[in-house]
Amino acid sequence: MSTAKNYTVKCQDCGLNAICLPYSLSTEEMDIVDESVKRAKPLQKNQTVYETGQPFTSLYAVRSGAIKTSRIDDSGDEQVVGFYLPGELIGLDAIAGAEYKNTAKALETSSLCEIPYDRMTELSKSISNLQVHMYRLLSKEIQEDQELQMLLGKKTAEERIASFLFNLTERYRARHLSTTKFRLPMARTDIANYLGLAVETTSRIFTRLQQQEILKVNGKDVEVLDTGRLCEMASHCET
Amino acid sequence: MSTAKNYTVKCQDCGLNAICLPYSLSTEEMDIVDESVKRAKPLQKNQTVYETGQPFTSLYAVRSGAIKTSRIDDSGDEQVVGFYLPGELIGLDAIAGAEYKNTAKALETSSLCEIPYDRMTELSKSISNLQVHMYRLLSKEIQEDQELQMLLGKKTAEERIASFLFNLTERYRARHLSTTKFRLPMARTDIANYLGLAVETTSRIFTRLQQQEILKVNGKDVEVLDTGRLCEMASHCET
DNA sequence: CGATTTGTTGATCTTACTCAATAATCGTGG
DNA sequence: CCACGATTATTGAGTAAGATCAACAAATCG
Repeated sequence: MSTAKNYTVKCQDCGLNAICLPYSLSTEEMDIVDESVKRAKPLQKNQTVYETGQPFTSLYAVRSGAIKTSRIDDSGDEQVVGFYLPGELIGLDAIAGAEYKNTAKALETSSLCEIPYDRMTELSKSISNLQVHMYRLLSKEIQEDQELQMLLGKKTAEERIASFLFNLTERYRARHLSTTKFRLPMARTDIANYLGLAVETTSRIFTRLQQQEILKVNGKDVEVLDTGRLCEMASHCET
Repeated sequence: MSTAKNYTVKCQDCGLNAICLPYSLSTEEMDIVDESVKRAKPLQKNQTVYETGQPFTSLYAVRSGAIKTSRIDDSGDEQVVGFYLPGELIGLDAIAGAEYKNTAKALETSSLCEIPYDRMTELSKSISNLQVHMYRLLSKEIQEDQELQMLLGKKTAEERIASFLFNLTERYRARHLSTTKFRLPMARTDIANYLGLAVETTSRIFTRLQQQEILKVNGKDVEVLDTGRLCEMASHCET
């Protein structure tokens, strides 16, 4: 009713997994959460959402575009720790401390919902579903990190790329987007970095997958020709 | 006052980081939590706390001993995802689903506090500090997983072992235990698996670190002779 | 105390990295 | 819109780090 409402963003817009995971919140509860979600802020490619060392204030739900999070270690090189698509929440790793540990950067023009953390904890005191929901989101992030640990610890370069692509198709599926034709929002360098590979290796494997007629690659445009074999190659189909 | 009290375990016993992280809970609040924590259950070496696929019911705080958590993938091989010492909480990754995704196994005779998850969420509705505390614990786990991602993605075998050992010394320090002389609770196989290395490589690096007079190794007994160089070798001193 | 698992060491092989050169794409300004 | 330089991607050749295979030693356990 207040004009404030005009400046808030419907939680539903944030997509599937972020604030409004199915089952967790009622419509009324969602409305209350919505009121606390700040207006989406549009970001240009390469702009940062937050940077390592900045004081932690908010979580962010990706509404459109794509975000990468990465750490810079003492020796100065980057480790990409995650890619986030619409409906996913970033900043969860910062809750434990007073500062963001990662840097979050837009891979393309993106818009986000800002969720002030103190408001979020305040709300979750009264909306117990929100609390349970937050636990789930945090836990899910842990699960996904452990999947990645498995990938980095055990899998070959080929399996890593296959897993990565297969995981993407699954996430696109959840968003009712094409699982066979899509555009990678990130550079080869980022993919390589994320998967613990050299760029050259990543590139070679893309061409190999193309020769095997599993993929059709044209720069960042990818077409999956044989999802079955891609999944096999990833060596385990879940995720 | 009730005899039930006799069967509960003082939360404080669970150590530093688990349920009673400093700052978070008042003494009275801790007492309430204590009442919900089930009697510690002692486990022999190789006994499991929970296994992949079992219905998720409880979190567990390690009181004594050491626990390893691991995943088995489709191809049947294991990936160790974590080692847990007294004061640390396991099962956080299972919250998002109905089943435990990992298997948790005792590396030596260990005792645990069982914390029923439904009781925990119940309590955290009334004790808002507990809620905030849980968010922190979950977030911390994410942070640690990301550290490991960095290690697996970028570091050499030597750096991995050094990081692993240095991280252990820090955890022992937090427990007011010796940071220079300790016994590794886990087998070489587990270390190798956790760090994404072959056992042979792990073994070779232990002997190399010994030749460089950074360590003194005798089976599972380790003495750190030069913490400075170990830390340098780990390439970044935090964690 | 022997049997079985766990750890160490050596020799060889393989995967993926590094270095280098070329090609394609992107972004910017004329 | 095209031309320019600057990133970003691909491909090839040589190398190195760590895996694998194999044999042996040490610790653990019944």
